[in-house]
Parts: sequence; C-alpha cells; structure tokens
Amino acid sequence: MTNYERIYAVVERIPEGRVATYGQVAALAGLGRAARQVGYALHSLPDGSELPWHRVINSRGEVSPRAMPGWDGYQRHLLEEEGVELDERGRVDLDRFRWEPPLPRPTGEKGLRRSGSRRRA
DNA sequence: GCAATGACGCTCT
DNA sequence: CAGAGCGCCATTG
Repeated sequence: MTNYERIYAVVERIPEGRVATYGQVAALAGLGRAARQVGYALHSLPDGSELPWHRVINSRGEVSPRAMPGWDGYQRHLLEEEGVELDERGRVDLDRFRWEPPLPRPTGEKGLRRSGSRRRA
C-alpha cells in the first residue's frame, strides 16, 4: 500500500460541492505535513481517473497553478459545476466550502506547531 | 543510498 | 489578504 492509495482514498471521500486543502488531505492520509506529496500524487494521477482531484486546493483557497496553463481554468470550471463559488481571482471561500473531516484536529494542538519557518521571514 | 524536485504550509512583513 | 522565506517529506533520478 503506497501513500498514494491513502491520498486517493481521502480525496475520494471529499463530498461534492466541498473542497479540501492539500494539508488537510495529507493529515487525513496519515502523511502529516507532507502536503506537497498530495499534490505530487495527484500529478501522477492517470487520465480517466474519477477522483475529485479538482476539490483539492491550497490553504489560500486558490487553485494551484500547474505546468500546463489552462488546466487550472478547467479545475475552476469543475468546482463551479459543483456549486462552489469562485471569486474574481478564482478563489474559494474556505470558510464556507471547506470540507469538514471526520476527525477534526483539536484547537489545543500540542507543541507540534513547528510548521513553517517559525522564524522571522 | 544520496541529491534534486515539487498541484504545499506556516509565519512574519 | 498578498508577498517573501524557510521548512517538511515522499517520490523520482
């Protein structure tokens, strides 16, 4: 069982009309902070795949630009078809469309918050 | 096994 | 919210 399988499994259960962030999917897939691998896995996704990969977006609620221009527009189109509202800049209001995972993280997260540079940029 | 890569995330400015 | 920087981590060469 590769991590891809887990990622796909998580993406597969994203409800229609909802979106999830890469980090969200990564955490649910057990990859933790390997949000990048989620995108990497989706990139390796074969054509004809029925996975709702278009429901996976970045933390800002925006569709991450990929190598092939135009594909991002396609993703936005798919989201609109599902009822997800996109603003002028093609962004999704995560406060309203973010998928609620079955096991939400406790707000009182332990010192595991070492994410990011944690240091002045 | 090591080095490079990448659909990202978080914090600070 | 947007932009800039550094970090994390699995997959690939």
